[in-house]
Amino acid sequence: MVVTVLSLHQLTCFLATYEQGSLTAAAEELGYAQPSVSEQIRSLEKSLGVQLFRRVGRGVVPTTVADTLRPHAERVLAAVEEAQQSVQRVKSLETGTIRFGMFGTARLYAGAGLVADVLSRYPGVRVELIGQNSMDVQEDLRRGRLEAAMIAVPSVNSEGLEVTPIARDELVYISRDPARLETPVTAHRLALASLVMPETTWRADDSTRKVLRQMLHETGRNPQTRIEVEDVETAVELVGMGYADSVVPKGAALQLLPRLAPGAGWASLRPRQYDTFAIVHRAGATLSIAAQLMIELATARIRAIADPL
Amino acid sequence: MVVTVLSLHQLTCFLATYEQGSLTAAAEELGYAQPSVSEQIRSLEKSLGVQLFRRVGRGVVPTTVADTLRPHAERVLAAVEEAQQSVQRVKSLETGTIRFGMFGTARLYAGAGLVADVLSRYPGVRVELIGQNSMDVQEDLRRGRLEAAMIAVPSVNSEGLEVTPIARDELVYISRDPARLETPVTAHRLALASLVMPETTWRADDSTRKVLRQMLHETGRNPQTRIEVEDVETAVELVGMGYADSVVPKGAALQLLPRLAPGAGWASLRPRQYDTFAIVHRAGATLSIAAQLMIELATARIRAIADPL
DNA sequence: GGAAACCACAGGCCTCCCCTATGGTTGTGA
DNA sequence: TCACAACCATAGGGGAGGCCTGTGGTTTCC
Repeated sequence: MVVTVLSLHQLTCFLATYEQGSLTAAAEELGYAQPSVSEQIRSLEKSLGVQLFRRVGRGVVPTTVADTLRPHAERVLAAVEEAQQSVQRVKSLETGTIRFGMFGTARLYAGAGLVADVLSRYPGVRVELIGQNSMDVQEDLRRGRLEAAMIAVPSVNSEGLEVTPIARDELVYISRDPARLETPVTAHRLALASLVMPETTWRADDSTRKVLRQMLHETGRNPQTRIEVEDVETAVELVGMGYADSVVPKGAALQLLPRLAPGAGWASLRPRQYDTFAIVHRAGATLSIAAQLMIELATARIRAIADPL
Repeated sequence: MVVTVLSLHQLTCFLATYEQGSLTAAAEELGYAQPSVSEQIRSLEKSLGVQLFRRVGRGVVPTTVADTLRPHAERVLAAVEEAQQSVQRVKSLETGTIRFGMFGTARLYAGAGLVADVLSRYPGVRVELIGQNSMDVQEDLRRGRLEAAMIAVPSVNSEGLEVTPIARDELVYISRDPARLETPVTAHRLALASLVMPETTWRADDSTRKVLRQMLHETGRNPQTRIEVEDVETAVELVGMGYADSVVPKGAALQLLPRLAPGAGWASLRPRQYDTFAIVHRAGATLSIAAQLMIELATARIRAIADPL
């Protein structure tokens, strides 16, 4: 990398001197003493190896080299000013990118509204909602690629992360057969059911599955899935077509059943089970204004749908 | 003027860190110790009021603010680089402006050749030959608008200026009447002559006139002019038309007579009189390379025409 | 000729820069 | 699981540079 031999300070003094035609006037404009500006100009001349001003009795006169340097100096200072302003604009959320982590299901029924909330307040920003699954969101948080996220709690390995639960969402059994929905679904019935479950790739870490495994494990049974798919919409559609039943967060059920499985309904589990949503970020991190905003808005959105904690 | 809160050093460290993804690697690239870069980044973050990097266990990860800042930082450093290079190009005479003072008559028969000399060696430069008359060239020198000049000596008020005579040019009497050219022209004959003289505006300071006044003063006479014009060419043309005679530097006579006054000729004065050409610049000034070049070339040109000193 | 304006220089204080040394944390591999 | 390696933060010190006040020299103007 090229070594920088001049400083912004020197350029500032140079421009002020050029415009004022006097070191004293330049110093006054900049709020310095005259020898300070004099020294800056001298050091600039020395480092460039050229004379920039001819010292005449009254004031100083720029040389042709100074004429050449001037527009470049102005460009440099303008670029610096531009850089500072761009950062300040990002800081005040006039512009810039807001990145927030959110796992699949939550994004499903809060994502669009959340983005709308942000954009209605700060029309200039870019918004990125990152993450298909709780696990890779956690990974992004740990790696520093994400500052904060909303995540499903049972699957959180909280090591090094600060987790703040904000709401819980009941897990409900969905089916097209009304008979299976008349009473709450026990672990026994669940173990016998023919299930379609989403999040195949993350089956080991998916929080809903973890809850179910725990529930069945207490009765000595193993969970069964007849069909494995990736996204909740497909699972719900299959329920609507009668190929299997499923267990999904109640918020997802309420939103998706009318649209994708009009003939199906839902019932609670017995005992009731919950996914817990939490805000997660690196332990000890000081959150940016943007992250605080996203946390506030996402919390409000989720609490409007799920049960606040 | 807006106060600059950031430094080029900080931006350099920022960019290196951004690209390397590591403070240690950035320090190595820049040739600093790791804490130095760490401090620069921290101070930059503090002065901007934003976090630029998230410190994760291994390395650092840029925030979205850093993403925003990066292109601006690159632009600033590129502009600095550009500024430095432009100055160096001027310094090496690849480009830039060379300004040199030269009074009317000398420029008349050395100007074009001098410009050609410069451009053949340094095709990229701009050349400015400044000055109609010795007096305003001196004024420009004193005011610092000119670094150096070639000037006619008798009219030099050398106060504060350093004068180096390099050649002298005889003043000759020109006329269309061959009879007046048979013998050298004495002060007596000069006093009686009907003269056309150039440099009307500068009549009090024109060096040729000063020489003539001195010559006539010694014989108790005053110079007479029948016609006053501004430029030598007009004077010579009038001589060619027979309206008057004139006194001009021999170099000018040799160049202009064939073209503007084919029927006219010249004769020496008695005693012979001379304009002396000298290089002039501010006393104690250190001359730039460009000025040294111009002095060298102008001296060579003038000495080829006038008598070297 | 004197006053005013302006730049250069000197000396001192203080900040900032950069270093080395060291400790804490994270990630990795045996 | 434990030790090692990588990396960043902190502390303390030396040196350079920035900015100040005070002063002298030169030019300009009245």
